[in-house]
Amino acid sequence: MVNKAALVYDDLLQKIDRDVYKPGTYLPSENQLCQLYGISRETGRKALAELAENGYIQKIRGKGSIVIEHRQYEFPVSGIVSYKELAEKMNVTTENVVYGFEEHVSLPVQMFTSLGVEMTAAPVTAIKRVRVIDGEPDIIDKDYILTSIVPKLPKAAAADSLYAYFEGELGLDIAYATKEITMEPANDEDREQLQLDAGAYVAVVRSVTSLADATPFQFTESRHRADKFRFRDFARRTKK
Amino acid sequence: MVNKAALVYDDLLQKIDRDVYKPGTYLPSENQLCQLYGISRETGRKALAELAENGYIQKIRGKGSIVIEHRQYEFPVSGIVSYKELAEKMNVTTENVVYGFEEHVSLPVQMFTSLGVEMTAAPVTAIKRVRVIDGEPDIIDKDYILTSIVPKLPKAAAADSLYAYFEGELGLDIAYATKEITMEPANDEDREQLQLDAGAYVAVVRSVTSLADATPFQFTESRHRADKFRFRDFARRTKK
DNA sequence: ATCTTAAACTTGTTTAGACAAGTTGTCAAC
DNA sequence: GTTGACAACTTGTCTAAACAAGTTTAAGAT
Repeated sequence: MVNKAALVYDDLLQKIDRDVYKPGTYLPSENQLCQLYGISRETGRKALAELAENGYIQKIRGKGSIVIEHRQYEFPVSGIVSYKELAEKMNVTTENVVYGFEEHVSLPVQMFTSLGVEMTAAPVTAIKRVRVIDGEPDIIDKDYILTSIVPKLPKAAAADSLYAYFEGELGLDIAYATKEITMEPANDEDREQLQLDAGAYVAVVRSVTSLADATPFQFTESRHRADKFRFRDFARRTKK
Repeated sequence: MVNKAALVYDDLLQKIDRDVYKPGTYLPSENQLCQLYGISRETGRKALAELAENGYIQKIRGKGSIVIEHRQYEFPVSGIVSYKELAEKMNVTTENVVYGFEEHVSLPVQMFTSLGVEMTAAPVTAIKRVRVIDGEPDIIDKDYILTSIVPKLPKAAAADSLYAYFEGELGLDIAYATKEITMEPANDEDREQLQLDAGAYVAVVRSVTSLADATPFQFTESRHRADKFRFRDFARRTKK
């Protein structure tokens, strides 16, 4: 048996998504959850805390947990989600064109210094991809994956899903990422791959992804057509 | 005595900020924290979970809690932080020009429909401000505050800090916000207030802020100079 | 020297209970 | 009718204990 709190979380989330618990109404009280799922109160509270953290409910002391009007899927969403996972959630025809693949090149560290990367240039595998959505090229992804973590990256994994390969085949435990969003003028490569006019802008998302043992292993620069870029965020006010 | 977990969190965070616990090193173990602070293990774990959630540490089972190389302050940062709070953290001379103030106008709902707002046009107080940083106008903030929550908003509060007024004077309990970032062509008002050229782009952040009882009360459209815009995010990979 | 095993650490999960504190409705006193 | 006190709900905080599971080290057998 594994992780009751997570099971309760999944079940409640599913019921919220399916409108069993509608926005504006209250979830069962903590004591009711104990009986419903046969768990202790603290276990139920962990599930509720997770739901609150992710913006699905708002807890109100003395009253209960109210379901928040929640956002539909957006592209790209906050959090670490792979392109393939996103595409599956949405109803879009999507294509993935690998137009660059180089092994044993040097990580362009200066590109990620603003994200706190202070490592000497390390050997990486460099991948360039264009994401084509509904027949239109919208995103350029430039990935740099540390050779020390992934010595031999199959080209097929780049064409399919890097994350599925990292987690499924290699058993890597991806834990967290820091990302930075800026707006920059489109360069020649952007204009060519995304079919942009001169003077166009792109939204640039640079991110560093780390494993559960806190070692960074993947560096990504993602360049989006300005008119198609949309980023969603849910944040709680930290007290004091 | 109030909230031991939060006290421990604050103390650990302070020590991390001051490099008492340096990036790459381990915090005291959970059992050691029990002795250090005279708390139970679960209480200490809550403090650690919060630190992990906010990207300060990474917990590794069997080993301990390692301090993550963490980001310096950025502008604007993720989360809900008021402009004034941000400005105080950074060493910038900042100015706040109120150039629009209207009471009892109608909330432009269509502007926030993509954030899940489905209320009929409600009476609001509308404020327009320009944020001047180091002598340069960088951001336009358009705020719409529900009259039903804040019946009479002093113009002085707009010139100083809305959040300080909401929380300090009115005792409102601000809980969470959803925000959306897009890139849009600058309009006439942008060009005038931010002194932009024709063809320029702006980064637009639209947000809906809600109170602890889950009622939305503040709607903001924030328009940033493209070249000065920067957004930081820390995200954890959700399992399964 | 090498391998195996076990002990002693670490974090992860769950329980049962206690008390504090906010909300709501009821009922009695006025 | 209005008010106030109380009971019965709700969530918030904290504790002590137990067991599972991953990591490291050291002792012991080979």
